[in-house]
Amino acid sequence: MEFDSNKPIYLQIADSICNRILHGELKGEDRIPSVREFGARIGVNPNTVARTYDTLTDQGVIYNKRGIGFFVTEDAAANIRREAKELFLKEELPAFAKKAQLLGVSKEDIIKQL
Amino acid sequence: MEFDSNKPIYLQIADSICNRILHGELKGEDRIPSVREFGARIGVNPNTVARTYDTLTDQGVIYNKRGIGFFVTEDAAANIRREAKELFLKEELPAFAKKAQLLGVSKEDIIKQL
Amino acid sequence: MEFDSNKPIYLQIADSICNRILHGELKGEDRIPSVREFGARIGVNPNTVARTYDTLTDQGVIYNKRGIGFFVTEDAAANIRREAKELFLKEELPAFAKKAQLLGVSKEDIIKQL
Amino acid sequence: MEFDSNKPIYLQIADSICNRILHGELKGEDRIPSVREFGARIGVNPNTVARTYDTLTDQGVIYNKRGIGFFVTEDAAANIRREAKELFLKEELPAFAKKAQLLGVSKEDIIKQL
DNA sequence: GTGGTCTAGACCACC
DNA sequence: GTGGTCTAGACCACA
Repeated sequence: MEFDSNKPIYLQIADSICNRILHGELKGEDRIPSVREFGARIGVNPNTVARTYDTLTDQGVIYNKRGIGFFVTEDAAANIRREAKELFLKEELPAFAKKAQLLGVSKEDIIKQL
Repeated sequence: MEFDSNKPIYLQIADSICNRILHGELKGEDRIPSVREFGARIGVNPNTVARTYDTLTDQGVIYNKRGIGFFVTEDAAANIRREAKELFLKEELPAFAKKAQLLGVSKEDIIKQL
Repeated sequence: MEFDSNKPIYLQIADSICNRILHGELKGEDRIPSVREFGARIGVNPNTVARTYDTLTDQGVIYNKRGIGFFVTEDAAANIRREAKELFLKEELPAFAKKAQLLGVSKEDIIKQL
Repeated sequence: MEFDSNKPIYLQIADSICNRILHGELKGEDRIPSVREFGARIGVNPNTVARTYDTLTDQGVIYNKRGIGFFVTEDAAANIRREAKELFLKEELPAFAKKAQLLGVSKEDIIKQL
């Protein structure tokens, strides 16, 4: 696994897991590797993987069976999309609006293409 | 000079030159280095730099004096902004619109933020 | 295919393609040969053909379907004529005017023949 | 000496002589080589050179001293320019006018640049 | 298979 | 010296 320098590694790991879910490589109730195993495999500290799993758990993408491991939730894909939508509304849309204004693109031009 | 892997080198060089123009480090009629000198300095093949200069010439950012070298045009900054706007309208806006639809973001939510 | 020495090969190839379009031998959405096939057929380097295709793409005469090949645009003929007119106004007209002045041909003599 | 295929060799030789006169390499009363010598030097049949000299004599660019050779006339440069002007009016101007009309360039656009 | 990019090195015309 | 063009061959992403 390779990492960009401009985004925390734990989020990049989360992205790759989400992508595998969206692509159907991981389905509901599939088990994902332990933090130690996953960390060793991709060469990062287990704590980093733990933070990834923590984040994904908060987003309802995976859940923990105590003493067993982490599993993909049944509605993981839906939750990922919901999360992406939030991000889109909070981050991308304002950035997009700012850039449009900076370049002098009118509202009308944008609305036309929606 | 460092290069990302996700964008052609010749365009990254073009970007860096455009940025120096937008920041006022390069002004109209300033000479920019020869393809050979620039290539040697940043460690890329002269042909790659030539491609950069060719692209910027097409965009009206620089022009060539035969046998002398390349020079920044008087209206370079304006042409850079015009080019950026075109790119935005042709590439980013459609991608944005597509993503918005995919995530189920309504037109109204977008229009509100413009 | 034969080449004059006074014009770059890649532009001569472009001209021949444009002519075939203007003569109706190539129509909108027709596929043109791959850079490798065309290069082999006419005996030039594929890179040279690629430059031709790049130029024609900039002029809106052909477009690329990724992984498939290049195709003639619907409005190729119109774009070719527009391009020819631009060239005429920017290059040939000034050269003509300069030569007329150099030879002492009066405006009136020219206007008479227009 | 090299020759294009699209123009008679004897005229190409004439052009080269005229150019040398216009550039001052040959002046009034300078002797030019005999048809045999010139033909041998540039690798063409003496008859071809003779035709060149015949043509240039008609145009008042050179003249013959019987038994001596050919010499540049005093007003050679002026005669070359007069000849060029005639050619311009008879050939280039009509071709130019035709092309302008073909491309839909208006008279006004042309007159502006004269 | 397709084109896109990059390198290395060559030759040319122009200044 | 300058850029412009062309070749040969390489590697890549995408389909």
